[in-house]
Amino acid sequence: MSRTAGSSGKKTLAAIREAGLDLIHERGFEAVSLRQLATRVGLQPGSLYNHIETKQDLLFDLIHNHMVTLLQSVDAELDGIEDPLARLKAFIAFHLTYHIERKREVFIGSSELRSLEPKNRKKIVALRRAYEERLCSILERGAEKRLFKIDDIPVSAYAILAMLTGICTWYDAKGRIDRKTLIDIHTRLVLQGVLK
Amino acid sequence: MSRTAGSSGKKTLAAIREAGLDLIHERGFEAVSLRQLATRVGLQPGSLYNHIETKQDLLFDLIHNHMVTLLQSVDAELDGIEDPLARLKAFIAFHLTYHIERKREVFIGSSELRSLEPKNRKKIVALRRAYEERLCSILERGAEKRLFKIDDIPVSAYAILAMLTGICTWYDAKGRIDRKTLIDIHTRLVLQGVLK
DNA sequence: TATAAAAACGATCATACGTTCGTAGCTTGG
DNA sequence: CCAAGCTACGAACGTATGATCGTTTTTATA
Repeated sequence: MSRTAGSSGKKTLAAIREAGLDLIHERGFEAVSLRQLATRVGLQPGSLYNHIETKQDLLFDLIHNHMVTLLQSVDAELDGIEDPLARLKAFIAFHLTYHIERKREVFIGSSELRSLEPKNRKKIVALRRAYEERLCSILERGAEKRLFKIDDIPVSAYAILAMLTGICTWYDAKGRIDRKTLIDIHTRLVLQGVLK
Repeated sequence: MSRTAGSSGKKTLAAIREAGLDLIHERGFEAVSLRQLATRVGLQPGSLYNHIETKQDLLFDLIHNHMVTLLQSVDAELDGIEDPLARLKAFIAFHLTYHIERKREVFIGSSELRSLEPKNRKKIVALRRAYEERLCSILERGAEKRLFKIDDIPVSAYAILAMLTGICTWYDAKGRIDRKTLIDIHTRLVLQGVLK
């Protein structure tokens, strides 16, 4: 055999990425073999190497792509909002919505950090820190303007992020609660914990 | 060679468990080989099978043991406390303390659920649900007595648990913040979000 | 103290892994 | 419309894996 009719590099790579997200989310990076991945995509194992450097590179690519998009999106979302309270509300709504829509990426991006080689991991951790910094600075501005009363900004930021991200481990888009209600509940929980 | 002088089943199994917690926490279940585990314990790979059934059984044993202890401990801690607010405070302090002291178990117990065979996973999920139920019932009693004002009890319970457990992903016992301060901050965050 | 059970070794099994390679045929830019 | 290069195949590589086995020595029981 040889090259398959209708095959295209872009489409195949996209399919590999998509299948990779699914499989790693389901079974974990180490548990996924390139043979499983190839089968899911409809390729022979060796053919994957026309599109990825190594298995490790695929993982980094998936996580890195997620983090960069996350940062760009949050900045776009908060752009132009000045009032700290409004910014906090916007952040909460954005974070919940974005993370609910990307459960796979979020899960992989946190639980598979340890599968990254140190050099790759450092890059991702830096991006994550940048994201956390977005929330910290909102809390800081709010505290300066005496809108918020916060004991410890970094700790509170971590706690809030943990709460909001925790959603992704159990939220079912087809479940009892619709998205807007979810956002309302969490907004209230956070604001009450933070407002003066 | 043959049986080593001074060897005892109980001690060896305990060492296997301990090394297993360490290794799985560091690298993930799938990434840990029985050869690594044996080396860490000071055994030949085959000798592990004098103490465990399979690799899968070891994982289940570790997680199951953690969950059972968790449930027993929370019940012992809350025993005798009647007032819902006091119970909630006690729950928060217990959860934080217990989870900070067992970062390995907590991490494994949540992120390696997917490595459990379905039958084993179901047992663990049932235990986890029982634990969540402890918090739900506290919130419920508090809402009944008009002490708490809560939009949605299960969602709030999940959010609170996510926030409190999130601690374990970053808390450093030797860090800037001592344990009591951490408990105070989180107690305040939760209570403000929940109190009427 | 005799004897059964426990716990270790070291060799080995079949299988699965990530990756490489030569080759063949499809796709695409000039 | 042809040539260059892309994309896939299928076989293969060396290595690592979880698990089993027979054997031997130590421990514990009665």
